[in-house]
Formats: sequence, structure tokens, C-alpha cells
Amino acid sequence: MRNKEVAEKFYELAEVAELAGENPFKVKAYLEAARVIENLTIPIEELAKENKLDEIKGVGKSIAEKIKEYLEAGKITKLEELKKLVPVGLLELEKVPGLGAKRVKVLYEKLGVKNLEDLERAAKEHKIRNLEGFGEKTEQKILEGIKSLRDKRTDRFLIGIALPIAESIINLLKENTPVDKHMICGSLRRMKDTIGDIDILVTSKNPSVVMDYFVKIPFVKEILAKGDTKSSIITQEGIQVDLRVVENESFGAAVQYFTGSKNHNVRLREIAIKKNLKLNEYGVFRLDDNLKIAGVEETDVYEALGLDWIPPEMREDTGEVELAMQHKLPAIVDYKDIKGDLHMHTKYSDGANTIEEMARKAISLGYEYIVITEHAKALGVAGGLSIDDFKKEKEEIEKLNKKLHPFKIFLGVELNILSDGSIDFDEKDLDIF
DNA sequence: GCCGTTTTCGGCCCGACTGTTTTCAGTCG
Repeated sequence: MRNKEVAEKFYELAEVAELAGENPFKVKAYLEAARVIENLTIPIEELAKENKLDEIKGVGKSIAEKIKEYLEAGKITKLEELKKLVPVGLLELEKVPGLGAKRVKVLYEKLGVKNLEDLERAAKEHKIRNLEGFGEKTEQKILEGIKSLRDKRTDRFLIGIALPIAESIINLLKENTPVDKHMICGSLRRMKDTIGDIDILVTSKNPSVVMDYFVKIPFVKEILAKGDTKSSIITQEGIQVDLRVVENESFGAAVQYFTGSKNHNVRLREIAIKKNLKLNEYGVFRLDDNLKIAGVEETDVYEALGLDWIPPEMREDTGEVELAMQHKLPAIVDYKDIKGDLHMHTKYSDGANTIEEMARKAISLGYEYIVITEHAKALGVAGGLSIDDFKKEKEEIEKLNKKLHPFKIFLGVELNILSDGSIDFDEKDLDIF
């Protein structure tokens, strides 16, 4: 499966093409193709073999040919040609906060800036402030941007790290400012494993008070932007937090907008246009008379577009919009769908609770069964059990099964495969499990 | 460069913030 590899090539092509000043819509087409290829579930080389590349949405004749060329020859001629026009160092310049393709291009053409070192020198020699469209502040920001780029902190955080931070910010806002409704949005709401930044949405009758407080929260390390309704900060941990304030009657639309993903939102707005509507973070509006037809509740926004409400976890524009249109969205796995837990430790080995405590907690969660799987003896450091210990545990489990009926506890084991390939116990002893 | 439940040509998401501008371009999400 070479999908990821091919997608990377088209991301690169998009970047280089943008710097080379190609038609922005062409760049968009490359980007879209890259994204779709990345999310394909069948190997792209199979589609290529069967001449079915142009059946991929976003892939037409020209891109199909480029994919074929890459799969067969390992290169894309168009990309090689563009690279001759654009020094590779320019790609890293775009990573400097505040610099996009346009400015990078100007810096290259006017000052011959080809990489970070050139950029830093030009800024320090105050050559940038005199360029049209640039100024003293931009020059300063570029120097700061280069520094933060070199410090390079982790760019994504685990959900388990980010969620508590988001919750503590909401609590602070609730205690200290006049916020009404509030919601954690963005990739946190979409339950992604890792989070790029934290997005928080609140409603308030006095947004400026909320904004003033937000940028002064004790653990704010840096203020990236502060406006009337939108501000961004960096926390001490290095996580960016965006806060947006809207009015109550726009809360649903704003939640939808702020939850994303970006691509999902773009799809929704395209659908809106086709229905002679406009979607933004304030609501769904009729284009004819600008009348607002939805926006208080998030479900209304989807309904106005002719879609079933889509669970945040699915909002990536990988087919969920089409399914919502046909009312064929699958149900996602929910906590209530979990019937049991197949891997648990208790005080018998390195757990913190008794078997009965584990069972009662499981019952309270609506589980039907659990499997107790202590470590076996080879793992001495984690209190690994001998076969006699397991026999004792089995007796306790049988008593509990009578007591807690119909809930069911099973005896299992977390076995070790030893260096000679054998396991902790003799074959005959395994009958007790 | 792609695409079509108004289109095979003429569109292509939308708005906030910043810094540089005197009305807007660039960047970002």
C-alpha cells in the first residue's frame, strides 16, 4: 500500500506549486487529491493497475497521470520542474508563524532569502521592514518566529493531557467571567488521539470581560492574538488555546464551526451554497434575503442542510457527509455498547482493588462480564502468581459468581513467553482457566 | 486542475485578527 507515500508527494507538489505562483485553485486541487489519497482504504497501486484512478473523487485526468508516473518511474516531472524554480529552503520558511507563500515569495524575489539563515540575517539587518507590505513589527515577529521554530516543542499533545487543561480553563472562565454556555470543541470534541490545539467556545453578554480575563490566566505564556470575540494564547505547557465568544442564538452554529474538522466544514459550506444558503459560525442564512434559518442548536444546522446530525468523531470529510445525506450513518460504538473487560488485575498481583470491588464497579458501568487476568509467576516484579495462587483465586471467583449472578467473572491469565519459547505453566495446569 | 440535483464553462468556504494600509492583503483556523 503506497497511498501515504503518494499523498506525501502531492502535498509537496501543492506546496512547491504555491510558492512557484501557480493558480491557487490548481494548488487546491493538488491538496484535495493528496488528502483523498491519504484516506483511501484500497491500495492506490491497485486502482492504477485497473485504470480506475479517475474514479477517485478529486482525481482527474492530469492528476491520474501524475500518480501513474510516480508509481512507475518514482518521480513526477511537474514537481521536478517546479523545484528548479523554487529553492527547497523556501518550504521551511513557510513554517515561520506569520509567513505564508506570498510573503516568502516576496522575501525570495526582493532580498534573495532562500532559507532560515538568510531570513534571520535579513531581519537583523533591518532589510525586511522596508519591503512593501512589511513593517517593523512584522520584522520583529519573524525573528520571534524563527526562535520558536528552533525551540521546537512537541506539536501535538495526547488527549489525556489536553482535556484536563481545557476543563480547568473552562472552570476558571466560569468562576471569574460572565460566561453562559460553554463547550470544548475542535479535535478534543472529535476525540482525536492527539490534539494540536485546544478550542473553547463560550457565550457571554460581555465578551470583552471574558477576553481580558482569558489572556491573563496565570499559566498563559504568550498571547498570540486578542480580539473582541476571538483570542489565542500559549500555555506554559506549550499548548495553544483558542477562545471564541459568540451570542446565545449562534451557539449551535458556532459549536459546529469550531468543532471542525476544517475539511468537514468546507464540505458543509459547499452543500449550503448549492442549496442557495450560506453557512458560517453565526448560523445558516438564506442567500436571497439573508434570513437566518438555523443556528441555535447544532442539530438544526445539519437539518437545514438536509443532513442527519453527524457525531463529532466522524467529522473528517471521509464519506460521512454523503452518508448523512442518505440517512445511512452507522451508529458509533458508545460506552453503553461495552459489555465487558477482558484484561484486569486485582490485589492478587499488581492491581489496587479486590476482585469483588472490580466486579461491582463493572456492574455499575453496565458490564455483563469481566475476565481477571493476573500476571503469571515469571513476572515476579509485578507479583506474578503461581498455579496454586490461581487455584485459590478461582475459588473466590466461583463464590462471587454465585453472589453476583447473573454477572459473570472469568478466570484468565497474562502469561509470559519465556526466552526458550515455553510459557509459565505446564500444559496440564492450564485446564483451570 | 477538478467538477456538475441550476453549470462541460465558470466557478472553487468563510470570517477574525494583524499590520500595514487609508480600504486591504496576508495569514490562520
